[in-house]
Amino acid sequence: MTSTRQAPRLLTRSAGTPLWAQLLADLRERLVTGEFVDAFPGELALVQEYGVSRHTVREALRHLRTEGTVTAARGRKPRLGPAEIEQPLGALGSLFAAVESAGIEQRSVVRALDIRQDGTVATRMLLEESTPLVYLERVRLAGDEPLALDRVWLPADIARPLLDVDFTHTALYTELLVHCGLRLTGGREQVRAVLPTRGERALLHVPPTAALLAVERTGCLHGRPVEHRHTLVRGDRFAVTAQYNGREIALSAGHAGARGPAPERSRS
Amino acid sequence: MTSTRQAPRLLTRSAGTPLWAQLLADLRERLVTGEFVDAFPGELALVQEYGVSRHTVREALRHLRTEGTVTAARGRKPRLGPAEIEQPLGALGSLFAAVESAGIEQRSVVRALDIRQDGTVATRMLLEESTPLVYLERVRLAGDEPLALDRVWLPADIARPLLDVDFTHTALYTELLVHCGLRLTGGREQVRAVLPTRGERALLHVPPTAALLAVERTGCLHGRPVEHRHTLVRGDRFAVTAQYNGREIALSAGHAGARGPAPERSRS
DNA sequence: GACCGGCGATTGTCCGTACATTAGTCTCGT
DNA sequence: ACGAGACTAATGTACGGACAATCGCCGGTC
Repeated sequence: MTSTRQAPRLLTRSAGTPLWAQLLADLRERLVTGEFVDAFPGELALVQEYGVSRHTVREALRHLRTEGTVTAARGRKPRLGPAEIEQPLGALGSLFAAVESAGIEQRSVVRALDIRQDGTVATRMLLEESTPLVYLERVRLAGDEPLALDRVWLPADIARPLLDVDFTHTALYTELLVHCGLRLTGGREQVRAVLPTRGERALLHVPPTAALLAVERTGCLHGRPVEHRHTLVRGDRFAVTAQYNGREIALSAGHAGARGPAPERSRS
Repeated sequence: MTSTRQAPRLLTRSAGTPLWAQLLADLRERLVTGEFVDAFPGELALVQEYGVSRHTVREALRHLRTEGTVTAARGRKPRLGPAEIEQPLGALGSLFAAVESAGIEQRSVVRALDIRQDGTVATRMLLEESTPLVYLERVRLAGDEPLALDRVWLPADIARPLLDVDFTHTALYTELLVHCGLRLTGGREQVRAVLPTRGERALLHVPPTAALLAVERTGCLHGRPVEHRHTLVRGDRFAVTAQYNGREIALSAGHAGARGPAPERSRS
């Protein structure tokens, strides 16, 4: 008992479950305890601590690493959390990314940027009804055509710096990162079909016979909701697409068939 | 040159890329050639063929296995394709699954089941315009309420057995598996917002002020399109939801807010 | 012909070792 | 004080061996 701990932690060598699985389970337990919040042990440390070979340790760690629970790389100390924090896009983000990559200039008309209270929205973000919220309302233009009506609420205590930002040309997520140090880690999106109100029809320049896609999005930071968004997209020009191979799903968004809803619809 | 081939296939031992990556790339090439359609080599065979250790082979195979490209298990010979063929659900499948799991009885009214030609649909399935297609049109009911109008096209050469099936209570995928031995392995779904035509309004019992979700789906079997589906869902009662954590996306579908589109919409 | 057992093939698990590569740190010299 | 370089620590890559568990097949027996 010279240095660390060398009592082999509870690994039953002749149980039905493989050693690496027991090790993985034990690490999971210790993870939720918060034992590793500031330092995750390296492979060799685990080898000594559990008395198994590095191969076994790596087999267990492989799961945690592909999961994104811990991160490893040559030379670096192991850390918690995924290596590259990818901004979750969802249908909404990929829609604007698609417009961007098509070479179309994007612009926004800011219709409101202030602090409000909204019980309904606050409730959906699991906040007190009276919580002050930063409210941003924009009409997003692709080229000259209105593309979407975008409304965002964020808790004022973290998003207050955004009040001074000019949102006509920048994306919210960029500003959120720059001014508030926030980077969303997850979220939830719900897509519905709705009819525009008269005011929305005017804002989006849509004919009265058009349907809209209503995307309601809640962005989360480590599970805590920090953004609620309600976006109306011209459903006649854009669509949400999901592509899957039985194992993975990829969301994207882009032009809906430009030739109208669908040729075969006229038949019934 | 006694048995198999023992010329070490082109693995540059001092290239920048790891050995297992080269091996993986080479296997991928040989896979698309169709070389392994009826037999994928075992680990030891690859060890001999490429002249690397089993560890390296396993590292390369690990990717193909987690991908689902090949399947391995103790005792069994390695095979192509994923171990358990999961029926890809997408928004559509999960919608009906959600209704089912809510304990609501599902029923369908079959409006058409025959063989047709449709150039537009055939083109989208990458088939000849004149290809005969099995056509199935149903109104799907959840309880007593119409839920969706569902139109499916399948190539007649593989789907002809379906002409004798009674589709009022069974799911298409079940029958496709039972009668045709087909199980979809991937697909693509596109969701748009549309307005119903008068006929569709009557079929679905929707008020003239409602918008619909138009889901267009192409189901694939090993990359080849074998199903084209066009479904109109009452958008006032159901929505598509995507939940993601930056790494994985989960699609689901269910009731849209029953209290109307969204409370905050009335404000603008 | 049907059932049962043995046997080989194949992958899963586990151990050991060695060296390469990289990031961060620490020291040393200027 | 500051920069360059050496050093350490950590993972990545790659090799080797051994045994266990399982499936499928073949054959023998009843």
